[in-house]
Amino acid sequence: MKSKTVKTIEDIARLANVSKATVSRALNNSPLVKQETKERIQAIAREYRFRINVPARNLSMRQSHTIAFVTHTYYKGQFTVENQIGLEMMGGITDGLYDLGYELLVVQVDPSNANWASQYLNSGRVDGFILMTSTRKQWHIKTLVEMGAPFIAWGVPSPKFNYCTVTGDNITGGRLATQHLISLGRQRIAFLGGAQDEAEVQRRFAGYQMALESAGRKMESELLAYGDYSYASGSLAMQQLFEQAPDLDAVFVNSDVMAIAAINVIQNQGKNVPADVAVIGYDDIAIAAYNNLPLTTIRQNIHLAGKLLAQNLVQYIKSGVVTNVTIPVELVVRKSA
Amino acid sequence: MKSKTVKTIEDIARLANVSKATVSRALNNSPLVKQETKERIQAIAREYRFRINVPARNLSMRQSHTIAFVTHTYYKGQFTVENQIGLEMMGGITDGLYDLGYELLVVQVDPSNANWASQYLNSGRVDGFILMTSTRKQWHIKTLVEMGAPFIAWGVPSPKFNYCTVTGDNITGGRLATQHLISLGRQRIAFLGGAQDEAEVQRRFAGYQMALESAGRKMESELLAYGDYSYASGSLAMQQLFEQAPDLDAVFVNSDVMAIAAINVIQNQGKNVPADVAVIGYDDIAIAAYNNLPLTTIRQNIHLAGKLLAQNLVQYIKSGVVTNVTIPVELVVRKSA
DNA sequence: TGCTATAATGTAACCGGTTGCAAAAATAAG
DNA sequence: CTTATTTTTGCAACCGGTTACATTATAGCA
Repeated sequence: MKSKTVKTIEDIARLANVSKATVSRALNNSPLVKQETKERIQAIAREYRFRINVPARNLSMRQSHTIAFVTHTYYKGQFTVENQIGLEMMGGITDGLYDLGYELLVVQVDPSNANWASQYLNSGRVDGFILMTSTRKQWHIKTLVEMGAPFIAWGVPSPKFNYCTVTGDNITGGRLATQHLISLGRQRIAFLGGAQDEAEVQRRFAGYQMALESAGRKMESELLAYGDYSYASGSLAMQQLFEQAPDLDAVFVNSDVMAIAAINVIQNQGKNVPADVAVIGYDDIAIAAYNNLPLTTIRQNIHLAGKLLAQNLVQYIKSGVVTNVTIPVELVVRKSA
Repeated sequence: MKSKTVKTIEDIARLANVSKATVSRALNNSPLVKQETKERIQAIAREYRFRINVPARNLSMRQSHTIAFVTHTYYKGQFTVENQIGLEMMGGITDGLYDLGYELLVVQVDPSNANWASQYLNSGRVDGFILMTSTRKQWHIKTLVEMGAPFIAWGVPSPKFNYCTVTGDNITGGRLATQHLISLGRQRIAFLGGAQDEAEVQRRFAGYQMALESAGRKMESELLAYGDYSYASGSLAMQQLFEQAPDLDAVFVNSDVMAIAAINVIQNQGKNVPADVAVIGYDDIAIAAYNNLPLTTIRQNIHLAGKLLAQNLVQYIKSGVVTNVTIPVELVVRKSA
């Protein structure tokens, strides 16, 4: 065990009989230093368990090597997709960042404060931002774009701005779900969407329509209803659907949370799921599998999504290349359809 | 709009006709500088939207003002308490830290790597750690204590070491749940615990026993079974309980996840919840309220817990005072009991 | 008015890295 | 064995703050 007085590269320099600069270069694997010296220095650093001082490096390089994960406050017991898959997404992001030598800072943003971005960016605290569904509002995007802040968002990009995104393949998701219901022999397949003005919802609807058409059917407007992803809105929309089309025999719901709500409404009408009405959800949150009636649903690879968010943001920071990537979805068949 | 050349305190110093040192002091509200000057400098800083350079301050003060939230990898669709309330807890922590001028870094730890703590601490990257249930293993605690790393853990403290903790009031939790079942007139109340060797579980059990005794009853060993908080283990333990005591009419389950599993087992036995068997869970995860059969459960104020974790860790870092705080629990009555 | 105590400000070193440029060492060419 | 090149290494400035200590301004008091 060596004495623990080795704290800085200067200490290492002394031990190796070289200059600070050479140590710095050696540890960063610079081609400027001779292979032999490099190895000797690295060995010493390892032996003495040297840890580079991160704030010093950050100051010197004028980079924080840190990314902000932007969230709003989460309230007690919120039952939302984001709350359910948030940690998993963060895991993916952390993984991706770690491989690139970056780290993740959690930032809680007050929606009414327009200055949060500059606060973190201009202080050299972070190099970029990651926005989730709840924070990638038009308004935030606009201010970030205008101030030239590097960021990436989860979700379909707004056509008004050019910025990095990672998105699920919503069209295929809608198509797979609908095709599955068709293959089950269902005749009156309803679409229970999220907010009608959202690009995600429109794409899932496009997939729904596409599947219907290739089966030689037509979309019927009484089979359409929309909610806002909340449990309550799911119940409401399902009731509305029953009023519009009492004879429906299947529903493609845009989120697992709303799907669970819909199932309750259906059962309360004295009908059976899936015998009378087949239900298919979206997201594959953890509870889907463990629900009283295990949910058939569309799954997105959240961990992968997180990793891609990390990689593409760092790439953007380094090279300025804007990427919009789409990740695949898959159908998970359980009991509800 | 002023020119945006104001990036450093030196720029401000020039504008205010004072020295760097005075600006630094003024911005930190030091009593060393005259009120008048202070206000003048602060006004200028505000006007030019000055943001202090955080890495520079961190380097200079040899403090990162950031705390690590230690997690393991979360796997796809994990249905665990931690996954369900993790984001909410983080929200509380972030809130608490923000008020104290600290920030939260997410750190994903490889359980097989013993050096993660030194990696983050000795690099000046973070000032302390927050451990959640899944990471506050005996082994981690030991290494952290031995290296003198500042940290705080969620959960009952191990008697072997002296360190900061925030814990739910497990005894009261067990007591409230059991009392409620007694008040419902239940005669044969089972206890479905988490891991038997966990302090949390033992305390909940103590509360269970206490309630039983003050109702003049005795604990019976055939009414006891243990799982590991997972859904699968909950099913198993419930089956075991039925074998041991087919006439049981209530179960106090140590987590909502296992409670949902238990309910499924009970219903599959052709029995009704709560008519035949009343079930009460623990944690009040979001899904509890939206479950097909809304769950009666014991709730802990997770946001508060997070805030306390933040506050007490920072207090420890600054003063070395070890605190072990207990937060209250409450009974939430819904449909399952 | 002169002297001292106190308040306010300034000077400069320091935190621990990175990097442009100069210098030295090693190698190649003549 | 020079001289010209190419590799390696060192020097020193710089990143943008904080703070111990020195210095100057202001006030208090005999």
